[in-house]
Amino acid sequence: MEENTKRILLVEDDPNFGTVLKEYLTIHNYDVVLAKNGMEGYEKFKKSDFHLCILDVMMPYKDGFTLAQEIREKDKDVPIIFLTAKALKEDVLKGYKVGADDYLNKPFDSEVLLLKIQAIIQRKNVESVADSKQFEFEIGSFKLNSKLRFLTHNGDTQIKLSPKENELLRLLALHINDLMPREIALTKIWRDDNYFTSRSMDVYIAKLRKYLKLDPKVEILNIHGEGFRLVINP
Amino acid sequence: MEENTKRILLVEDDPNFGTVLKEYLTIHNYDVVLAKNGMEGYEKFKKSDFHLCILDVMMPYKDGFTLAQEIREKDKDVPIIFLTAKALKEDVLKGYKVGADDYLNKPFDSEVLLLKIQAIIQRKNVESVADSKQFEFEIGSFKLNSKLRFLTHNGDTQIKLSPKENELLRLLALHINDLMPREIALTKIWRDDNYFTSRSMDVYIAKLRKYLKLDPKVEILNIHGEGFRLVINP
DNA sequence: GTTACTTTTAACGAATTATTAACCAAAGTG
DNA sequence: CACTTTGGTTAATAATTCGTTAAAAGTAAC
Repeated sequence: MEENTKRILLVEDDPNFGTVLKEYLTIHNYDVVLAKNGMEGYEKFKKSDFHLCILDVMMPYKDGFTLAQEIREKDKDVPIIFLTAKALKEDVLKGYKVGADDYLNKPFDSEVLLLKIQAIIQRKNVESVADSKQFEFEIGSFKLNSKLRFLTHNGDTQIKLSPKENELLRLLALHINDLMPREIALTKIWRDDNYFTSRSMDVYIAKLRKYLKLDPKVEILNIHGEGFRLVINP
Repeated sequence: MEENTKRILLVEDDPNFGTVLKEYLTIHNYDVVLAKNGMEGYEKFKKSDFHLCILDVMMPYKDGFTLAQEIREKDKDVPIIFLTAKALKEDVLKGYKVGADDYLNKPFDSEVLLLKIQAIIQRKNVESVADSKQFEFEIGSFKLNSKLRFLTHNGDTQIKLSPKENELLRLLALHINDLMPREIALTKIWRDDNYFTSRSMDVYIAKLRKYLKLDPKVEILNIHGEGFRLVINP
């Protein structure tokens, strides 16, 4: 899958409608994960990192609003679109209260959904450009340029970083001296939290440690069962 | 009037439909100028500066396509949306040929129009950031004239560039020392991002590297999976 | 038509990257 | 301590991306 493909979590209990909609969005170049109910939706949300959630409101066991609230607890920025059969005003209000970005009444014009998705993702994109503009980090006597993916030591040695090395070091640098939970690194970078991705991450930690050896003050510490800490010693 | 309000030229011969649509767009915070026919539309276009034109296709004396062509001569970038009652394929083709950005069949959902307006203006916004009219560049000991398509080294050797070589080098020069994402070069120059255009681009990178060998300080570096960087070493 | 030029496609090798296995060390647990 | 889980590290493998040259296909001028 391409790097820049936007990832959408679609939670819809009607299997026919769900798969059709998933296919439609896939054709239009989105990476769609389909969940058949609120439970499954939440599990899938926790294990990965999405740019947008499309939630059916009427679902058995756990309705869309409840799911939206749970999602909001984990991520207070991810855009949410609700799908609903009826156009009840109180529902719309309830939706906006849990932070809906938009609302669509079924049956809806698929083109409208597509345009709304575009608009929402674009909007978030513009916003995030402003705050995630930070791509230069000081790490002891190192400098990380995470846009051009290299690490310089004292201005002379230049170490090229692979995408994963780069993202991981950037994440550690963002939380410098603080704990970077394994779980978060995995969902953000690997988009899946399982045994293998976890071991893969350990391999990358080893690689980063090798690079960072040039400055003995800089260390990546492990916190058993929790995650890692990038620390700068005095 | 607000600073950031987008200006729309609306050309529509049906006075009822025209005023209703104008009001609708005005409510949604656009600054709308309404023209009742192609003649008037062209006059109003010349006299002001618009972010978007919405043209009815079927108009007496001067139809939307003819008007679009005249507008294109004056401004080759302004987005154009056509409104049409019939969905004739040849019309759509004709429209895209004169550079239509989108197409809407009457009667249409006003929300769709609004979303399309948003999307188009946003897109142009993003594109225009990088797209200056600059055509002369210093690249180490080279000079690129991208209007006349040649590259000179120290003023003596003159290398003629093919259109693609020229556009690619210009794009790299616009982002000098910075990343030029592959994806962007492909959509801007090749207008399509697929395996073959991507390989074609690699061929052109090789050609440019051969030209640029005359100055060892000038390099085109690859950032694996991301794109290229034109760098000038000290 | 021919010619000169431009662009795409093929082909093959090289480099880069991510994953997985393997084996051992360290930390936590009863 | 015996045992389980978690982490550290290296190396092998697989997959993708890139560099380069050359041939083929396409275009435009003559």
